[in-house]
Amino acid sequence: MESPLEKARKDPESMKARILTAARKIFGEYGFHGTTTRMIAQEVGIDISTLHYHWGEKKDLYEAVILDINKDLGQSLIDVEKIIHGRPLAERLAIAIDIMTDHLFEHPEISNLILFRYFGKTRHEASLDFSVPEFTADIARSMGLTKDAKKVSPRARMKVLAVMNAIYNFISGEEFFRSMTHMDRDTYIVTVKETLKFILIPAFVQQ
Amino acid sequence: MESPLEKARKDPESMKARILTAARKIFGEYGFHGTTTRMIAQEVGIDISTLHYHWGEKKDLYEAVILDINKDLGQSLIDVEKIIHGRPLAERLAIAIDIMTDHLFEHPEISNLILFRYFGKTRHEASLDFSVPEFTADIARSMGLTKDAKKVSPRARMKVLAVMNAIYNFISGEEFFRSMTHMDRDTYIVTVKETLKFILIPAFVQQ
DNA sequence: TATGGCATCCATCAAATGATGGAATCATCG
DNA sequence: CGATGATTCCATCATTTGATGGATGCCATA
Repeated sequence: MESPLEKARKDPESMKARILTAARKIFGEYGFHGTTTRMIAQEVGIDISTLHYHWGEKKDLYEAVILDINKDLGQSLIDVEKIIHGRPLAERLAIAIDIMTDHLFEHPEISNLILFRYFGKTRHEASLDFSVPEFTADIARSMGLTKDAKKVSPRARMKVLAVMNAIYNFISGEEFFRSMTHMDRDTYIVTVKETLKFILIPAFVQQ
Repeated sequence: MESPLEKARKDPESMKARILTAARKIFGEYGFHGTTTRMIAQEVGIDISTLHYHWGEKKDLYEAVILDINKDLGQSLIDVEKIIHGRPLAERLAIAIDIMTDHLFEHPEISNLILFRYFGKTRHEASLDFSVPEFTADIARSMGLTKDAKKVSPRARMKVLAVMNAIYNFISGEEFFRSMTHMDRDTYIVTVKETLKFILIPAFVQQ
């Protein structure tokens, strides 16, 4: 029994998958209310009714997008964890920052949509919750911020959130921050990593 | 020659000022596209046409709001600078975090609108620019991140942005992060300050 | 009290937008 | 080929939303 989302991911050429990809992009740029179904349809090059045929209401498509990026994010975190496993903390942090930053710069919709969800209300009630709570717990464990693997303290969660947010911000704010600092894209990415390490590592490596 | 915005600020009971206040709140919660002029009018308890009578187009009102929160923010930074002037860096940072956090928790629209502006596109071109570049330069100077007061390096600007964003995020994400960590409001505010100091101070105080 | 200007509201419009019914097209398989 | 079902598009609808014209009310001043 596979979900429609899984089906769409299997064949990226399928119409359903193409719509989902376009929706990720447009919703990521303009947010829920700033996006019209026509914008998404145009991005794919199809009629609006085709879009509704595959995904139903706008809200349903949006929620599919949210599920999709959550899956993405969770997978990235698992990948990172595999790589940094066993190394000393400062090194783990530096590597994690490098990998996550690169990945998110390639998929800025992820950062954007997460931040939209954190900060902006939608006029309808936001139904399904993020998997963020689980993610933060996993990261807290990976960073050695918690003794009991079961219970992660609010304090530890907040630290993890600060780390993740710092990364998201520089990805999603690229346009704004780049024009403010007059950097080209490559320089910006390098400087983001540098700045993140400068800010984040000392806090956790202090003894 | 005073601007309409200044006039509105002088008499907070004036209809123009009341509309501006409501607009700050609603735009701050729902963003530009998520807000309807009717929502703002209802918040004030007036007819939409009265709103248009005073502020013109929705976009114009939105830009007045942006100008307004920028002025607010600039003033707060000046206030903070006065208080922390002359103290050692670690102390300056701690105090600045306390004051700015308190202020922004009282006016969450400020954080929200700044973040919206960073991360979300609007379907029309964003005309007037933030005063953020000047702010970051001032803060960089205040933090001793730059030798030449004239030229602030991109690197220094990025560090300042990281600091400001860390604060904004915890303000604007309150609802989400609180429900994730099961904290009441007061505990949350205390923990935010604690976390911010934990993350931010070591980076700048390391020798 | 009469007058003139400002402020507010009611009714309404036009465009944008989410959504759908039904015709046309395409693919699959007997 | 022909039939069946899935897919796509065109035309259109209903609602939402930004915006405005004009009538009404309010208030200061002569």
